[in-house]
Amino acid sequence: MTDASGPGQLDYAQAVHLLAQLVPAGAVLSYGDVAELLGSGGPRQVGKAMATAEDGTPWWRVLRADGNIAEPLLLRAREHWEKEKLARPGKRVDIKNLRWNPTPKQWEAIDILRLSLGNPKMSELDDEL
DNA sequence: CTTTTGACAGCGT
DNA sequence: CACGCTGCCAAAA
Repeated sequence: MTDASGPGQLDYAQAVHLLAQLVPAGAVLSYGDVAELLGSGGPRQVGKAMATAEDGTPWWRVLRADGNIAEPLLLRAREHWEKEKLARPGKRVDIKNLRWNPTPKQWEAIDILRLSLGNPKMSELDDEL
């Protein structure tokens, strides 16, 4: 694919996957956080996107705001959580303390993602005016 | 066009 | 701390 240096028009789902891949081991984000970082959509949209994540995407680092995750995934997620010291066996993730805190450098990357996503369409703005 | 459905969030009980 | 209800957003039926 001709992805490359230039922010082509990025699909929402792709943006979500890419952002998820930026999250370092030992840190987590909630679905709502992802939506906010991307500046578009909502938690449910993110969830939908994550459902189509391919291998290589650390889906266990994106969870619900309460520090848990949808039941079908819980078992597998817990193994990763233990391995990354995100939660003690059988417990949920303390998202309050383990929430990803991006460095300025990482914020840059996030910004790029947001920009390549929301190709400024004035239509909405127009609507409000 | 209305209704249903999701890997959700927040608040009240 | 566990449950249940309501609110949200976009896509699919």
